[in-house]
Amino acid sequence: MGRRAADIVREGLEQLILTGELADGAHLDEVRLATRFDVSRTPLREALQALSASGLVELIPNRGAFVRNPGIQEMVEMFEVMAELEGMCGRLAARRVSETALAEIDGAAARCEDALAQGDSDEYYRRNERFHQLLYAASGNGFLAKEALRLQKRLQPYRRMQLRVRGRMPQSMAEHREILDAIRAGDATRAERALRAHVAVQGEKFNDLLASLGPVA
Amino acid sequence: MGRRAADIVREGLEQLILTGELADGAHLDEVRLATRFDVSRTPLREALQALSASGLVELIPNRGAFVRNPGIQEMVEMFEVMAELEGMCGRLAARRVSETALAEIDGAAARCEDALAQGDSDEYYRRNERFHQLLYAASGNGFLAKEALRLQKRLQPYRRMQLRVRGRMPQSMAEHREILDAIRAGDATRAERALRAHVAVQGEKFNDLLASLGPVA
DNA sequence: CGACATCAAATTGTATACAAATTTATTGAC
DNA sequence: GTCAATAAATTTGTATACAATTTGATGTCG
Repeated sequence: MGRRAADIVREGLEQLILTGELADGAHLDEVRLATRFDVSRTPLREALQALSASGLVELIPNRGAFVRNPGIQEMVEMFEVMAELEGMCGRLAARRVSETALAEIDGAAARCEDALAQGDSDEYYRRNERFHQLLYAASGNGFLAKEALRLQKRLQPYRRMQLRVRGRMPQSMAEHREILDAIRAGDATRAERALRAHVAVQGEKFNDLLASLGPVA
Repeated sequence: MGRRAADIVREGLEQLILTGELADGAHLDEVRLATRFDVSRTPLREALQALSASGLVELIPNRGAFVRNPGIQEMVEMFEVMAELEGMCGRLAARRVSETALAEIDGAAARCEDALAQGDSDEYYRRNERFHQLLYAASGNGFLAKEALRLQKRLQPYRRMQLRVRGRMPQSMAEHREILDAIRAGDATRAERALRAHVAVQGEKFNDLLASLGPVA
């Protein structure tokens, strides 16, 4: 995958930000971080620019890079947008999905069930992710698929927490079945509504989640 | 705005790609472009990374940058997504817009009318852009607003052509009034539908437009 | 003749050196 | 003591030099 120094640094910085070791608003000193990751400033700057594009860092000309860790407010906003995009994917997929793609999605859902049966939440998370990605592709809109994928990646760390909530995993699975049913039936409206709700619930319940976990890790 | 060499180069490359001087799929040689823009490879690479983030070039590790100019297919897909996002903005704005923001939007629409009355399509384009941006902000979802703005910028060159189509400008203005009415009335459904249609028509009519203009400039 | 290994040229990735800008410290006046 | 102006120091932006990877050619063997 990413054997370039810049990519390794990017992933490392991502971790440092998401774990809170680099607090929101913190100034990112290039030389300090470069020595920390044992690389020169060149790949480090490249990593900062990539993070700026993905929104985790704000880049101010001639002043440097600052951590921009979304608060609850922005996180809810992102889930709201994600719900809309995924709903759109469902709507389009219900109309356009091919027989073979539907079979693939069905298979992905089945693999989610397996993970659920085994109570393996990490594995469920990965297969759930795959399930959604297949839906993006099934929309038949390549640009939409890419945008949805981008947002999914961006929300990844927060989404992951969700499954730890009591009873969320079985509920998620039930929603998957409903989504799959709607698409198989070609019911665009139902598919859109089901997917939108499936995603939106994560944003809406986020406050509860945070309260039950204490301060963000 | 962008006094940094990297920004200047980015804008320059953007132009070269959109005008077709750098054809789709073309390999972008770093040293050649650097000498052309009379800068070193460092800011040039920075520009390439920025363009990669915005989607105009594809960056393949250890192989270089390649022009990725969207064909009609992808352009229609982008308009489809834009229509969804703007529709969402309208839906939310109808519910959440403040009195002062509504007044601002009203003012922007009025300035569009002025430009229309004077038949100044360039000015209309700019004021129309502003009108839409105010709608994004009025959604009350800052993340959505940023995403919509990003896509708007990305579609800018293609959108600009639209207004040259016969009769498009007055029709656009009429749609603005309908949108504004719906939001003022707090009718979320109508606002969403109006905005979605307003944007979607541009994507749908794109084939006609291209046919009437000949090959992409 | 074609497949494959090997080496040279070209191109990308990274490190370091230098220039420009910003921030901080210092000095002097009021 | 506060503020303004200025100079030193820190930090970002750019240029150049070097390393590593890829590409294409050449030659050898089957």
